[in-house]
Amino acid sequence: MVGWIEQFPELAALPEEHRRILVDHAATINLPAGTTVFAPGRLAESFLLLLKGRIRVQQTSASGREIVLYRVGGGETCIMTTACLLADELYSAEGITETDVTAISISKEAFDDAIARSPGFRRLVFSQYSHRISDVMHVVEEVAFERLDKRLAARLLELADPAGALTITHQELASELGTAREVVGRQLKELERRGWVTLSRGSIVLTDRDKLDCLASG
Amino acid sequence: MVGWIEQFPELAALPEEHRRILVDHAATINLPAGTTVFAPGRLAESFLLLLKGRIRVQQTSASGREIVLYRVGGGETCIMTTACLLADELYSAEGITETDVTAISISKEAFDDAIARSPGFRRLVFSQYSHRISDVMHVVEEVAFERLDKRLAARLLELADPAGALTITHQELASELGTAREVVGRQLKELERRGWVTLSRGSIVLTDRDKLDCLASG
DNA sequence: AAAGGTCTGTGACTTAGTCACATAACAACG
DNA sequence: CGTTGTTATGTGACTAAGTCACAGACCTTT
Repeated sequence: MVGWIEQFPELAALPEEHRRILVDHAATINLPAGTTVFAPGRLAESFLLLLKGRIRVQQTSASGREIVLYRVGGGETCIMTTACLLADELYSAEGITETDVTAISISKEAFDDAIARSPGFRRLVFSQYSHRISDVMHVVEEVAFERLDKRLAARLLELADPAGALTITHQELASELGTAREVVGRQLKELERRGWVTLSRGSIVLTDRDKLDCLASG
Repeated sequence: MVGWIEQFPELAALPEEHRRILVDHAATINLPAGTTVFAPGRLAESFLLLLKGRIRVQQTSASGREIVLYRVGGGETCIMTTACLLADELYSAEGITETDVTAISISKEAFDDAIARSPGFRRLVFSQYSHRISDVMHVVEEVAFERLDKRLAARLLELADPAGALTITHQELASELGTAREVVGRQLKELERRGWVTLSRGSIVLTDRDKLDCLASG
């Protein structure tokens, strides 16, 4: 647990004095996959620095449809908890661990102290905030203006492993994109018809990534 | 110009010492309606506190369609410039003054200093950040999950003056909602057919706000 | 009164989302 | 090994929304 700070280049570069504020008040926590990190109506109680694993931040509609807003990975901070922390606000989004997660938890007080004293830490936090707003704005752009086949192709490429395979259901893909399962099914059928993917129950293999890439960026 | 700080309850409540940091580095600026406050590719150079007027923050697609993300009004801060300021990041969104605007501009250095020294100022800034993320997430929710007639009704109520009138074109309404002019036109026709609005060139009068409200919140 | 701009209307068409099912693949059990 | 239940996927008919190519209508200016 010593040395976790090295995983955050911006933090590692801080002077010893400021690093100490963080290190002295840090607690390592482990969360199994599927844990709800934050949800509407729940107030956050600490600042989270992700060491390992991935958190998915998504929004759920009244009718039960979902859409993924962004993901937080290792070396990043979960700014939604930060936001709740600092503004005592509630959010409509929820955060769920997609994998087992190891994170550093820093108390509200130590966080506030670090913000006050360390310009470098401020930069880190604001930069992460900016990135997230940027991410969410990008989602708006996609949902409002992009065609579904393009968005689907992009998401498939994003989620596929190096071999081009992904283990995912149509429903899960629909939740990624904020659409309905049937729609994803039909789009996938069309991609299969063109020979760009191979479909089977619970998994998809990308067989022509160039073509998909072309669709995704065209 | 003395006493502008009174317009921001959170700032007015700060101890004299912290208020001085802001006041001593504040400059009043005036922007005519239609000014681009920030845009893709432009770096912000100062922190903005809006005294009077309104800024519209919107996103434009490659094909030229637009969608309004949120508005900044008097007593609020323009956090997009803040974000650019602190993270040296660029955004795809743009901010345009909808009315003549009077704002307080605070230099990057003074802003950073105030963040460092004043817990109250930190709270204000983070709270505004949180609100904006929340706003943008709400737009995602609307665009992805809500029906257009409902969104249109809500927007009409939002933009109408106390008498229920609004001066706006179909194209402008389409840009509010991120859709196409023809679509808005047809939706408005349907509302007119039901007797809930009266249409004329360049303006709309709401004739049954209860019904519209019912549609908007149903 | 003519000209030119802006705003609005329309029909035919494509794309996306909804609903109510049917079918298929898998897993677990006796 | 079949039976049963669960999860995943497929389908057709329908509604909602977006696109495209225009045609008018309204307003201002000269």
